[in-house]
Amino acid sequence: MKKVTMDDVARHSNVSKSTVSQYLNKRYDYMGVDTKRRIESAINELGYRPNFVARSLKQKRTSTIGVIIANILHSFSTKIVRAIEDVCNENDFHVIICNADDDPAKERKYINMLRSKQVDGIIVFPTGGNMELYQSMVSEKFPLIFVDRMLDELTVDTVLLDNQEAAYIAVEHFLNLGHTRIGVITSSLIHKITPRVERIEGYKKALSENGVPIKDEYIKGLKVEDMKQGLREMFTSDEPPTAILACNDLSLIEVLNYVKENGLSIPDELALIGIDDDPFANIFSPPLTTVSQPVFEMGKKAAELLLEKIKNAEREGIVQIYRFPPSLIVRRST
Amino acid sequence: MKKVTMDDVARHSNVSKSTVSQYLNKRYDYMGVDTKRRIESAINELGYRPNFVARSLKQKRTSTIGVIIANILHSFSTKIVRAIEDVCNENDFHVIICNADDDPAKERKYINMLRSKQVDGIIVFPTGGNMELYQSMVSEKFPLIFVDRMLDELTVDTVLLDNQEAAYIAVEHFLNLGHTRIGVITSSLIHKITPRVERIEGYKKALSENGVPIKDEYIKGLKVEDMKQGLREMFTSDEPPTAILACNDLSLIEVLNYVKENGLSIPDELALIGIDDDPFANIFSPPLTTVSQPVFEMGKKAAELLLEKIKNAEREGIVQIYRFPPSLIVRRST
DNA sequence: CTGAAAGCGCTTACAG
DNA sequence: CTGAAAGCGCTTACAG
Repeated sequence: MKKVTMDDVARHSNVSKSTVSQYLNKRYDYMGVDTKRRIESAINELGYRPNFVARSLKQKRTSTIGVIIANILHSFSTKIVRAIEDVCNENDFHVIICNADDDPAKERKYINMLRSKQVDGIIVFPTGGNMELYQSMVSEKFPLIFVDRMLDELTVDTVLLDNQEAAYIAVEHFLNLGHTRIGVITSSLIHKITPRVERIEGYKKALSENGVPIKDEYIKGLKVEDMKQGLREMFTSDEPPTAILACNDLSLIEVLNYVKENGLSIPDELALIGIDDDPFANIFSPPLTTVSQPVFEMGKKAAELLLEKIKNAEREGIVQIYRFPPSLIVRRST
Repeated sequence: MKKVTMDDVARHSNVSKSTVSQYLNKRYDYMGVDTKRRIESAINELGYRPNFVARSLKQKRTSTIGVIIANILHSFSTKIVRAIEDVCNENDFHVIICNADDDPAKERKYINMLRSKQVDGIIVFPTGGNMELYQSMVSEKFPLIFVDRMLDELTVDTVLLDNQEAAYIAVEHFLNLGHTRIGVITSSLIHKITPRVERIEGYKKALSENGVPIKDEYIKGLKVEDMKQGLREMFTSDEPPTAILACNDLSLIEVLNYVKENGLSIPDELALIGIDDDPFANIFSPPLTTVSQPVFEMGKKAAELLLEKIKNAEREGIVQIYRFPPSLIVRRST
């Protein structure tokens, strides 16, 4: 099964490769009608399919982008990827997916491989562990967009949620309902992952603006395996919280497990809000009040920004942080 | 910012491009220690990164595969993708993701684009709507693997669940608990999507083998928007089912909604089993009995089969159907 | 309106 | 042990 190339098409239609190439690139300006027809039928007869690798080599672009996410098993990543893929498809771009699993070494390997493959740009949920590498891409003006996390020492266009606001509106809702003993739980804070840190900030801000004292016992930033214990501490204290904000899916599940195991009733004994509007929130009993992010819009924006950068590689854009507004979806857990 | 090429490295280290290439491909056999060192330091100094596009053109392989799934928002697809990506990463392959959304036109476009990009192989959840195209890939011996769905007119290696068994063990469990009025609901059957059809077959087989008559009123293959109505019909009949098997996530959610709206209690008034062990099944109240598939193993197998095929392009392998065993996870909804 | 030629950045027989 | 040369399949300025 010999591969058919442009040369075969040229021979078959008695023109030169140049002309075939013009045809393929729809530069018909000066092309004879007959030539056009001959090429067309040769292509069909031979079942010719252009080789994009050869074209890419010559044109120095691949119409392919890379996306490095934390983990595609997280519903947030999945939705972002889907939105990116849709935008890329409309623009005849392809997307290569990589799971860095929050591991800087894996992230570095992927970035290097993607660049070796000559992708035209990269969208990354940065681990934060490869500052020099990010920096070098910035200096080279390689098209790069960050999603979900901000690295403030770096000037990279970034798309993320207004995390502070997300926690703020949740806590405000609790306060309006009369709660003052409000707990918050999220994943480990030691790596200063943007959304976690900012959500805690928003939580504190809402409390202090409303004159409610901040108690450290109510604030838990823990690894998943320690959450159960953390919750126990919080709930067995003298003044257990009457409301709790779960800052992401993982901690929400831990809270729900704790609630079930200890037979607490929602919302009577404990009011609950989760950030990240997972599908199951709505079919849970009772349906859960959540703060949702406009995930598809965020993914779309990231893709559009990247494609824009790729088109205007040279243009000296102003680096921007794109904050998306969260929204409170009140259901029956508050 | 001029890109540094192999030529630059060669000049910088006073050797020819050939030698640099040998170095990069670790063919050190006859290479002088000093030469090696010079090349090495030139690469580091210049920050040289090989261009895989050029290499691919010459070598006629890209170390990239394409994966065409129905929709990455489905948790089954996501897990398969993740498993594939892991296997590929270990083998230094990249994966391009495409969502065909069960649309044969989209599928066709993607297959053609992927082949133009010279991917080394494709894994696809076939829509079933492009038989000639699949057939032509088979004839060309282009590495191809099907996942989740079987097209029996075609000889393509396929990885899928033993769907019949999945429904069978669920129904058997119901029967053992004394149920005889057992309903089943799944998505539309008109396109003869393998898992749907086979699960209904398994359902029927379990009933007839146990001497329970099959009633068409208990069998619903419907589009999502019609499911609510279908459930109403089933439950308002003279002899409403006391147990129901939801063949996929979508129908499970519809059943749960119906249950909630009509205040049915699970499992007392209705026993329920879902196929596809979605994470929420376990935190639902009550936790749901499900039939789970070994999704990661399936994705892993698909990737391994494809890579194997790519390595031994010429070997005339026997086409196989790989069936994976489901398992019943008994929780509290039965 | 169309073609000859150079070149994209590699790899790979082959020669020495 | 290393290099000169050809070639992978395209595109693109340029000539005519």
